[in-house]
Amino acid sequence: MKNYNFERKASDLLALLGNPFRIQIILTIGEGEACVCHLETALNKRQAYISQHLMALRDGGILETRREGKYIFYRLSNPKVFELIRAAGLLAGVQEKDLPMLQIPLQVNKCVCPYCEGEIPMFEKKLHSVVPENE
Amino acid sequence: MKNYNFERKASDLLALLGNPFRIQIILTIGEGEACVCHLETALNKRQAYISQHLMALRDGGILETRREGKYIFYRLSNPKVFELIRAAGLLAGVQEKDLPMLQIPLQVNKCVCPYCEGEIPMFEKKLHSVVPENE
DNA sequence: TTTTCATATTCGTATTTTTGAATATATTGT
DNA sequence: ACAATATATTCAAAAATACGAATATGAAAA
Repeated sequence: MKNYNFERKASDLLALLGNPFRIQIILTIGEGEACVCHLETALNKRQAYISQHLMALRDGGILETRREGKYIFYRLSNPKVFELIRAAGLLAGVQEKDLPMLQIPLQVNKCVCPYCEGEIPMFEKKLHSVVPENE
Repeated sequence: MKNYNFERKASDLLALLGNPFRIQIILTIGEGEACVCHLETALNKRQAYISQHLMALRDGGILETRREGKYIFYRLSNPKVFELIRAAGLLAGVQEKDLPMLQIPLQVNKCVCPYCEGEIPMFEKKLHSVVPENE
């Protein structure tokens, strides 16, 4: 990995992000953090499936984790990945107004994670305060 | 395609760029243009292989073409894809100084295309004059 | 320490992507 | 019209990826 050439490094990163579900995960986490079970209810997919993608994203350096008791919270390791995704959307013809914005994870109905249960105040979820720049 | 959601549009674009050889092609074309046979000699791959990737990139809106006699010249449809690739490199841990720069295609030894033969002056190849911005 | 809950891992298969080989098409020059 | 050259397309095998099912691990609570 260390001595991969530029094309390889860049394309690995791009390929990692080149999956709609992984993008969904990233958009859901946004500038906050989320545990697996939160994503499970928010995205309505099986736990194992989510874990697999989270692992891939973490191995690729896109996500970082924090353990708190039995929960493991995932967050973006660098808010620039968000800008990269937005830039890709623009290149793909998405209108400026239809681009996603960085936001904290939304409370989800059936979710019982500490955030959705209100055990951690919402504002503490906001880890990145970067607002994607407009041209 | 028209009614794909954001994740799908963005991830399709990212996946398209998520291939080291396609990145190589894009870096080689740079801010100029190149025919298939130029890429063939420059990248030392079979013509069919190159054509396939070029088609994929054109279908994905990354490249545009211009026909001149029996030659077909490919160019970036938007220099921002170059910035996207650079941004991906940065996120992948590439040092700023090791990032590729937009440049016109280099003359290649065994290549017999109009550019390499000097039939079209080099400076005419420079289609995009955008210099990737530094922070 | 046993149970429970959150998350990780392993495994198998369906699907997609990659890539080479062969072949087709289009343009130019003779 | 024919040959030569540049590029596109089709086909198939190999490789990689996606994704579900089952199972394992690890922390907390009883």
